Amino acid sequence: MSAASTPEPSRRDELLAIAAGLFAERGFKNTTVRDIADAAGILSGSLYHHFDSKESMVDELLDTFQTELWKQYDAITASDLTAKGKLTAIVRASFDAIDHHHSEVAIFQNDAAYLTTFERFGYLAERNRKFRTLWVGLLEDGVASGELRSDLDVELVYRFLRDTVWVAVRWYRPGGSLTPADVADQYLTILLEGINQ
Amino acid sequence: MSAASTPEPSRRDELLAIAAGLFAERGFKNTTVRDIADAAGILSGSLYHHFDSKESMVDELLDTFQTELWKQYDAITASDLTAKGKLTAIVRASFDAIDHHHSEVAIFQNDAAYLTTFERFGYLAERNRKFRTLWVGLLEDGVASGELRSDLDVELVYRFLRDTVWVAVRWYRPGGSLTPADVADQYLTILLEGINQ
DNA sequence: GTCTATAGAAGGATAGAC
DNA sequence: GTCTATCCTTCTATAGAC
Repeated sequence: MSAASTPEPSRRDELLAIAAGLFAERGFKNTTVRDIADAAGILSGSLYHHFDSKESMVDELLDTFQTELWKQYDAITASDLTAKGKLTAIVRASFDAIDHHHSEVAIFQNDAAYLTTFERFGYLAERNRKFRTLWVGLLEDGVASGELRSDLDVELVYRFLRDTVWVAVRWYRPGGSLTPADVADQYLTILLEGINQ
Repeated sequence: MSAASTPEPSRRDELLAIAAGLFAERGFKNTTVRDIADAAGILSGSLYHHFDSKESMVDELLDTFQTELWKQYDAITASDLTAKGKLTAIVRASFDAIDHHHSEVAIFQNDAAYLTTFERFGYLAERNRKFRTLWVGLLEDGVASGELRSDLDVELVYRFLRDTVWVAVRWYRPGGSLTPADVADQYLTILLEGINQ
């Protein structure tokens, strides 16, 4: 029986975490089932006792992560913050995700475009649409309320913001000197105020 | 004999362009030599009359592109613009590259991390270091001269800037309604002035 | 410059023993 | 839950004819 504070991860969870790290580091296609098995100290065939396929591993990783992330986004959306307040909160939540679910975010950043070409991963495209609707809506609300400047192309600002946040997974390392809050604050300062003196 | 205005591309160049498009679209690892041959209307074995290997194709693409890009960067560096002026010029040159060498930039964005693990592509890491030195130097000069604000982490601004520019290759489509100059101007406005009202 | 034919390696996945 | 053993597919690359 496992301690209440840190429930013992199942073997399945351990294997999934190992796969996540490798997928994030080398990419989905560049990681073989033999790589995963080696890292886990077992043989590749044994993986299939736990998972149907390599695809189902990455599927489970991305789906679980995205479901959790959207719980946070939905809570922020439903809050009574202003548009700018919500934008800020979502940026912070996203950097937290980069910190706490680094592998999943990296996989999403690097391999989503490829995975989306399979029907199985159709939910990724759907979530992207939802994400765009959320961001663009908040940006438009911010412009309408006078919080944000009105002379910029909202669609372009959206892409700028989205990419800027998620691409940070490429250099951010959990456990380093910068906390996700540090990074989020500096990014928000640049985004909101610019780097001009 | 070819017309002087548009020199006829060699068969080799045609094949390289086809490979570039596929690498950019699906990723290097997800593109097979059969895919390239199919797209060119020949059989995969025939590719090896023109190229040593699949790796040498992507190598030639990236090396040629980077050499050309750095000619522009070096010219900007050597100019008598202010630090901020140089930063602006480099951002514009980079968006031009996204426009004119879309495939190469996409390959670099998506596959460089993987390719760098081979000695053959060591020059990619070297160019990255050179790029960092250039950007960080300009940002520091801008702060020193009072053109740029001094309360931000220069290293972090550098990463922000670098990623923001290059990741645009994911959504920017050459020939669309936005010119590279349009995008560069809006990005520079956000970066320099922010989106606050 | 391309085709036929195929070698040789590496990959995902399975069946059944332990 | 893991191992042994192996199948089948896919992939890069080669040799020689046309």
